[in-house]
Amino acid sequence: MSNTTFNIAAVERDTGLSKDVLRMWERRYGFPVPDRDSNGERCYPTEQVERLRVIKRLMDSGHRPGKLLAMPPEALAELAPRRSMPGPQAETPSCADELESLIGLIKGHDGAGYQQAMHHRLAREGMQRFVQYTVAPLTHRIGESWEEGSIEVFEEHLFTELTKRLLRQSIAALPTARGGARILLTSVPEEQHVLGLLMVEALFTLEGAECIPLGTQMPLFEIARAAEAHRADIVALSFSIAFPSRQVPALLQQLRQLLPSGVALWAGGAGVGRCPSIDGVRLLASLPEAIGELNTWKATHA
Amino acid sequence: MSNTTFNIAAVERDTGLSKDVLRMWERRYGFPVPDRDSNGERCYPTEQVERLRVIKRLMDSGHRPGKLLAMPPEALAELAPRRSMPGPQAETPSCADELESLIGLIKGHDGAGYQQAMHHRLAREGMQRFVQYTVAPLTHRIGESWEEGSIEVFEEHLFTELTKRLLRQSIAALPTARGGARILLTSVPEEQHVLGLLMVEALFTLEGAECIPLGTQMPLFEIARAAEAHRADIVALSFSIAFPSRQVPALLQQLRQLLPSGVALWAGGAGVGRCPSIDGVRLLASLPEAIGELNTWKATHA
DNA sequence: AACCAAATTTGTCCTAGACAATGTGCGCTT
DNA sequence: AAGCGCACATTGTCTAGGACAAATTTGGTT
Repeated sequence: MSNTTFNIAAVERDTGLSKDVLRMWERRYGFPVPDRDSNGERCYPTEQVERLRVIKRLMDSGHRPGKLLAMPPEALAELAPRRSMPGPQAETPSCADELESLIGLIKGHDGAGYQQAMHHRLAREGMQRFVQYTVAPLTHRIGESWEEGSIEVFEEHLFTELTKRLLRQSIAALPTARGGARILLTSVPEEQHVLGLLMVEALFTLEGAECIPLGTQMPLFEIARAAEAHRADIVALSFSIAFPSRQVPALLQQLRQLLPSGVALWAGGAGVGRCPSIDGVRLLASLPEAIGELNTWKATHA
Repeated sequence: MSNTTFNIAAVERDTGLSKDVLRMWERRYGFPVPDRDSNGERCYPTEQVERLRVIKRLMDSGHRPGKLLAMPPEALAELAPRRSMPGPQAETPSCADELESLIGLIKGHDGAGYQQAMHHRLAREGMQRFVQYTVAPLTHRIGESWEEGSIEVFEEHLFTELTKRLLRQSIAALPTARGGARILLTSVPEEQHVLGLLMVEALFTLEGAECIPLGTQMPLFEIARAAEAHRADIVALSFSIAFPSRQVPALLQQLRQLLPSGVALWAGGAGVGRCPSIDGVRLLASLPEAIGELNTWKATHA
């Protein structure tokens, strides 16, 4: 009993592997090979779904599918905790040990402790430094931990949820200026990471801009209509490192054409790192650069 | 120039219509019929994507695809604003006019005004009544407006974003009890609506429970692991009205089997309205019912 | 008017082939 | 030995059309 099986849609949902990929792997590599129901449709047993999840995770850490799918299940487990190299960490202005202790709170599932520690840091550093020297490096480290496989999905969710709260709360506490640049903040469909948007929103608001936060995943058409309705001066998009980078240029180009030419289009986040420059689109590789760009804008529109 | 076209993946992203559906419609109804690139792949021109968006929207309001796809584009426009019936609105304890004025602020793109008005109401009504008599009916009305077609996507996004902020902010201000029920709050993959979760989180926290908010879209396995790691007493899931209701029973059954039997599983939201009852799963149709269930739990575990 | 059965509508799944984009590795040149 | 380019291997996504079950509408009967 309790012999649950998953249909192909459920497996797609739970693993993030598309139906096409699941069928292709079955054809090419001989795994997964699900049972079939009376109607000939695939019924994946729990073990196979679990193994697929491990494989997906290792792929996200850079392993090739071909190798992973040829491996016996036991060998996968050994690969799992690809240990963290010391690596370059001098770039994070906040002491790395302090970041690690924050991450430790998350991994210890101590949400209350994490919130308290973050509030403390915010009070100590002030908003701008807090965002740049605590939240941004911390988010980066969480991403690394994810790649290393040293953090669970639900731990990452807890981190994201609590950090979102903190940032939104802090933004709400800021005085809202009128008359500054009107900046529409959002992301394209498929891009659901919101932390980057909240970070720039905090910094832009500090600089006296009027931010219009529309959350994530706006269809391109809607972004254009929203820009018009809100009389935005600037549309700022965020792309996380997880976003398929080859799609970025096409998306930006399309949106640029949908937007009135008087509206500036800025794109930032780790996802635009290796993106060719596009006419009429400002690519912002870092938070300081974003602040700089806003100041340039203010100077030209004074 | 500016002759943008969308490949099938981009159309799926922007319209929410699956690739399978797009191809099937082309075969069956003769629309959309995209151009083809040199590789034989579909290139949808902007007009067709726009028409598809209108169609999708009308479908969400209850129209049948077959009729819509047979219609000329002009006829679609006439259908668009299916006017709001007076209907049953006595159930909303807050005066309907007041709700409409809040919605008016959103439709007027006055984010600041909306936030101010909501803060005012929160202060006047207190948290519990605010959630039950303002936020819940307001969310419901926004959903209706969406169906009527009287609200834009980006307006709905603005509403959601600002309301999320307000709720999170208010929850953070509540005293966090220790020793109450430990309730893990999340939603399944594909379900990204978070307002319902925030509403119950507010109410549960008021009742002295310790909530663990994990955001939305947790794979079922991860929910089970998170429940264990956080030693949760209760896992509470939210299903919005937009969630495909036929999938709900299977999902709940699967999750029930993955969870330890000592952990209670509650599911709420408009999405569980017409769901058959499942062994070991409590279906909560309304916010008051959720509070009642929590009190029952407290009584049995005292 | 209410109810059940038949017919239609509609989405999702199936197989299997093709190709482009990306990554890998080899050999050549400097 | 290091850098560059080309060929090859890998991998995901697209294509086509067929099949079927679930949901909904239609029509007939009580």
